[in-house]
Amino acid sequence: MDVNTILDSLNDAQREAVTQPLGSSLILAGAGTGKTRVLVHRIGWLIQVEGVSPWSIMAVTFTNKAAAEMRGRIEQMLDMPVRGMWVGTFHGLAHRLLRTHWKEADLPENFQILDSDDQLRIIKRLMQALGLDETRWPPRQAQQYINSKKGEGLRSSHIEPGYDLFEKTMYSVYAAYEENSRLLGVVDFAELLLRSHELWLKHPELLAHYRERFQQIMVDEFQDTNAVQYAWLRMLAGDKGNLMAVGDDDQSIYGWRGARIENIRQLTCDFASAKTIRLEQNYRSTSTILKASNTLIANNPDRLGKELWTEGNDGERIRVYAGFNEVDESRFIAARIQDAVNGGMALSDIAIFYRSNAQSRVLEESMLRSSIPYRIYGGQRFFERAEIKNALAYLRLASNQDDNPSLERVINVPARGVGEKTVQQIRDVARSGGVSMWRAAREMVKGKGLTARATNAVVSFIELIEGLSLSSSDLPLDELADHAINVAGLIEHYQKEKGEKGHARIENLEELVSACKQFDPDAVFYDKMQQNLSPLDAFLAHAVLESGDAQADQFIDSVQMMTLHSAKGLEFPLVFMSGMEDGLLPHRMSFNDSGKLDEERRLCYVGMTRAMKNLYLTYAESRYLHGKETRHHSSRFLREIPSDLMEEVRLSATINTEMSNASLSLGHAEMAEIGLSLGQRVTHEVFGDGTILNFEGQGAQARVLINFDDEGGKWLMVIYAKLTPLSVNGICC
DNA sequence: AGTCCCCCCATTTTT
DNA sequence: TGGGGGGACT
Repeated sequence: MDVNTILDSLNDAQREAVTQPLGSSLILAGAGTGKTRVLVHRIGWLIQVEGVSPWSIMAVTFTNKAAAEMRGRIEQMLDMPVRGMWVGTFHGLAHRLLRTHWKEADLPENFQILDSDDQLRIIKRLMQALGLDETRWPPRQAQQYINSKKGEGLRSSHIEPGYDLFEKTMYSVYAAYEENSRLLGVVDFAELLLRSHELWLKHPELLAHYRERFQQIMVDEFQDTNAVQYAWLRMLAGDKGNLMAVGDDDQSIYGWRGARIENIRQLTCDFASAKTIRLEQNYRSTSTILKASNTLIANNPDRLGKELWTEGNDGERIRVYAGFNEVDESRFIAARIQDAVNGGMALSDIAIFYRSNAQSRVLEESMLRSSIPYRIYGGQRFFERAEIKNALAYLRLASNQDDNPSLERVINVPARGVGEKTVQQIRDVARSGGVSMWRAAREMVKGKGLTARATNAVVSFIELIEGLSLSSSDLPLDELADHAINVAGLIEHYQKEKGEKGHARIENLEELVSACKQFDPDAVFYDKMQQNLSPLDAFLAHAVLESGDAQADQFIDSVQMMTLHSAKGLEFPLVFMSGMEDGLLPHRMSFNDSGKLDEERRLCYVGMTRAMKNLYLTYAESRYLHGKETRHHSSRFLREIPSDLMEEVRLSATINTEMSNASLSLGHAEMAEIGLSLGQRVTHEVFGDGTILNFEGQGAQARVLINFDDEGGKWLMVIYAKLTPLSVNGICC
């Protein structure tokens, strides 16, 4: 491949980023400006022109999806597989380091990785053991505390709790948790990063080795890095290393989970020679959408500054719709989707965004009612399903019997007569002896601590696990999984479950076996450094680190529904942002903190910049929230968008609660003629009382949408419906 | 051991 | 309004 192939398709700024001399750089890449392309082409440039070996390149991302995409595009461009290059997530690469240097990292060779669910279970148990009241000290809070401390690079030994009761309590949980993790030989997600950072800190010779090797480091979504991730990168790059950080401060929406937008500025201090290059030419959206987004985000303070532009045309104005309530809003969206489909658009080109998951239900109902296929992002993932986690727990125990969370999960699944009382006894013995539950159980069945019945049950479990452990060394992975599922009795267990559910679970278990069959450890670890890791351990790590796709009928053409957070990185020709209300976006939890409000604004910006051609911003004047009718104002962000870029699609009913009998504002002559108005209460002979939500057509064709209290929404022809207006008072309650 | 009921809670999520 | 979790009851 020649140089022209690398450079031809690039604009000036992209080309500058790709061809810059070796050194560090900060690429401020706005939404839709081709940042992945720059990363990929830069790697091509390094290899083809600078003569850099793929061996000395590392590319880091946050998600497995991004890593896979990057690897795929690199291989496509170079037209060859790139073994030796490290392309992966922060967690994946850290994991790889720890597997290679488990001894130096002070970990057991077959350490297991905890997912957040396992972690929470452990924390719960520990807090019970510490005698902490769960209602006063929610385990989730402790989990968050621990993870955020680890994300800041802090061990419990670094923390000086002081006299604050909260700090003191959390500190004690953290300390107990660290001790427990060490005892069990388990490592959580945050630990992977912190531990591998410490590995380099404590072993300068290893650091020197990796510095020597990884001369070229590329990072994607740099604005999402937390303190440890940044320290890790900085340490690896050293003073001489070459770090290319690609990010966008305006798309930093993960501050709440430890991402430090400040790292971007820090980078320009720490790497003084780093050149900053801005990618501002957008290839995605219309000029109208970009102008609106630019104006909105300009309200944020302390930006590094960036303005998106396009060579494309203005396109259509952004449409704003004020729904009477959330049902009206969702019907409006469904109707516009139907229009778009009638106009020939594919459903998969359409997306609906919302701030919080709870908003999806009403939208779903409208899609169902209109028979519009949809897909919701972020459902349960394959490796997180209960039956899969149970099967994996058996496999994990086959590898490491000290894995308490796995033992707790399946010691009585399927039921084999080990009740909660017995489990609690095992827990107590384990805790007082400072050993794992497995060891405690083994001791206990030898002594007389348990009833005969319990002893038998526990013994059969122990024998089961020991048998699996033996098989694990001679059976191939898929046969081992199949064997484990059968011997453990999981198939019979789920056969008993009535209905479709048990059947689906068994199918999933079968899918697990075939996943084992297809699993190639080399695909996880691209070079052969990991030979000490058994296929089983490699698979178990793979299952935790890459928990798989949320189930998806990805092949069915469907509307894409997702939260604003999960929309980042995607693009759609037609986008609806629903719930544009003060209280939802910005979320009310952010009201009293300007930093959080800025992040909400960035969230809004991220959503808007997903739209390629058409963007609808919709809100509801009234919506049910937590079982109560809530009135919101339209989002303040709507007012930050220049009004000439927007058009209101239909006038909304403004309900004036103070003037109960005043007519509601209409804006439609036809309606006024008939004497009806939006939001008005009416009575129908057959359907009873209801509220007018919408109307269309005129004269003899005029129809109104009425939400009847008992019958739900119906479109009725005005001339036949014989509607009797009621007092407006009814609405205000 | 499994089911039912009541109470509490309610932003965003990847690894 | 609805889901999840914990406790109590069968």
